[in-house]
Amino acid sequence: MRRFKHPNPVDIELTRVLYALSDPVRLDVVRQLAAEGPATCAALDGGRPKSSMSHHFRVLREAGVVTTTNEGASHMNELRRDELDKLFPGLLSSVLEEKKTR
Amino acid sequence: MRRFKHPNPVDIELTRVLYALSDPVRLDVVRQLAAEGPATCAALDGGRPKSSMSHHFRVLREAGVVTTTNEGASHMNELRRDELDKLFPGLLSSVLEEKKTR
DNA sequence: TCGCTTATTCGAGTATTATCGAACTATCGA
DNA sequence: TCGATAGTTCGATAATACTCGAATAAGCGA
Repeated sequence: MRRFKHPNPVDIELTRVLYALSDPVRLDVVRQLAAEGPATCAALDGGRPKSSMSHHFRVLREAGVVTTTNEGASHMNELRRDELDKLFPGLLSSVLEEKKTR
Repeated sequence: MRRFKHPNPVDIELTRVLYALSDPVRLDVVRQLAAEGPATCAALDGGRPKSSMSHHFRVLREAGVVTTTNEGASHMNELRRDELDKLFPGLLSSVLEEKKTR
């Protein structure tokens, strides 16, 4: 049983969260998690190599954006929405609600 | 008279804005601009070398976060608040209003 | 226990970034 | 026109990140 390091809410830094969200691949992942709820890594890879995705999940995890838990052989990823909303009100929703019509 | 490249609103990308804001130095600059209005580079350098600050202003400029205009020998920097608020409602305010009490 | 599936870790290659001194450009005032 | 001042650009260095294949680990079912 693997254990992952997740920062406590007090230790979540805004700049780190912003950095984690500043990558298109990761932003996509976050949006999918927000829209469709928790998901495995495989469900979110968009055809990219597992090792690349694993890297991105780690960045998201260590920034405090998602939590990863074991679900058998799979790992479930979940957006830390409530905690982030409490720490940085409005941030997530503004990032998620970007208009597609540009 | 120097001219700077500033992206048009349509060309401002969220990931790029998030990246620009993900650096502590730049986030500081943005907060000061938000709190105290337009300012010169020198007024915002916090003792750091000019060349370093110039780099950060360029990142902010090219991401579409600030505009730089000539004011004699000085350059005035201004937060593109209205445009950013229109493009990404709530983003700036959530980033600026971080609680200091952690 | 063997094999299949899922995902992480490792290592290498490439690229991007931050930082800072030094040189350069532009503006203003005397 | 000669400084003095304000920033930018250049060049070098060091650090960090992204990408991906290969190896590794962990869980599940037969």
